[in-house]
Amino acid sequence: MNIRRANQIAKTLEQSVVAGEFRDGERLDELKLAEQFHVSRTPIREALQVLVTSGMAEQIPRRGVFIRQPGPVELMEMFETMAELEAVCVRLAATRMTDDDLDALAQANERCQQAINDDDPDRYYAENETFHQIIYRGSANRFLEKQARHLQSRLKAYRRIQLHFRGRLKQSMSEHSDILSALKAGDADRAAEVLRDHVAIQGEKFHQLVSSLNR
Amino acid sequence: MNIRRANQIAKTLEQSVVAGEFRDGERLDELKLAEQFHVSRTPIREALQVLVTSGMAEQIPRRGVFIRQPGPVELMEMFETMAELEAVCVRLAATRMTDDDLDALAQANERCQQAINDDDPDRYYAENETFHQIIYRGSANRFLEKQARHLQSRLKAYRRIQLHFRGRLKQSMSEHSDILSALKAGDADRAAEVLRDHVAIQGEKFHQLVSSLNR
DNA sequence: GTCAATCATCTTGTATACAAAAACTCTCCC
DNA sequence: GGGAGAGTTTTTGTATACAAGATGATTGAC
Repeated sequence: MNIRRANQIAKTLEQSVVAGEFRDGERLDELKLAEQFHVSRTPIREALQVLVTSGMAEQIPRRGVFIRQPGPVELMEMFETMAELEAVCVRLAATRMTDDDLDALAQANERCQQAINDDDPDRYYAENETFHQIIYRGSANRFLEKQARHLQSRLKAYRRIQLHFRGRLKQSMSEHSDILSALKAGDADRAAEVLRDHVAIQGEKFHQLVSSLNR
Repeated sequence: MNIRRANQIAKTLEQSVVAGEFRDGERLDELKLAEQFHVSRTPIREALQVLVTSGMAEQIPRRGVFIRQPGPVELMEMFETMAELEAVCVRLAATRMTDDDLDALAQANERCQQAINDDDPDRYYAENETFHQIIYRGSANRFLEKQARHLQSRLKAYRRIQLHFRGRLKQSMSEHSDILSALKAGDADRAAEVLRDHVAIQGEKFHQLVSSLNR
């Protein structure tokens, strides 16, 4: 329990940031965090370096480390990048996935549908993540897969927002099925196109929400 | 000069890693580095965290931080990812670039050609980087641009290897011109295809080299 | 001679100490 | 009352100290 405390702290902090527990621009007080985690400032500072390097916080010399939550513009950019990354993954996956992979994908899709039937949004989101991760894995490119997973987790909190739009879930499921059938047919281009739009629409829904809130 | 020494150290170390000054698996000795940089272990350890987080090194608890140079497989994966990322950038750029951007791109291409004429490979590589960066920028997606630049710099050392192949430089230039003309014509698909192959071939050349060395 | 166990040494991880810069406060002046 | 400035308090950045795990060496048993 007392090995590499700093790493655990970094993970915990990352989760807190992703979960939106900090406001944009909020300063991370080393002393407070040290007290909170019952450690000295040293492991806290190492954890903060991790946050800064992974882009979740900004460091201003002699001033401190500040949380950097992406604004609407950056979020749109991140969603667009995610959409393109996923499109790349699925295009590669179309020619590289094994039959077992395809089965696993179909099963994940089934579980998504069941979660909707049971009206269990949390489970839906978990299974939805799995569905996409199977596609990343299907690209047979570990590096690409890692990048995709990283961005996926970074956008996790914002992806839930599409929940607020009536009918989106049903449409999302239908897109999943389209992707699956395109993959089964070996139609890389169609799979890529559907998946790209499937992800990009989340960014657009988010945009709609933000601009409706601003009005 | 004595503000945030740790950051400077991190940058220096990153450059050394990218430049291939460390072997794969080499342990980064905190004491030696501390002595080398004339600081205590504290800023060194913060710098090491940065290396670990950005994936250039691996940390094994209670053992130390070890350089992780990508092997042939991972390098191929990185080149493939880079190729796809660039293809995405140029496809977006095809509809988003301004005329000024296109001019800048044409100029960068000119400078590449001149560097070849002058038989100045270093300058060629610098200008080549600029050429690609203008395309990243042209995607009008700062987040994507950042990702692309990051991967570009990570692959920097390995990209030079294509130099060893006779005629590659000339072909590379011709591909640049193709991309440029496709962009001018607004042909996103062709630009994307040419650029993808343009980058992917570097990975393949690297692969050829490695397997020829293994024989 | 080989292997294992114990002991010494080295290295990491964390805590604490201290210097310097930034932020804050209080006073003084207008 | 408002603002400038000196002094105080915080807070960051680095150095040092110390505890505990990992490594290596020496010794002893077989």
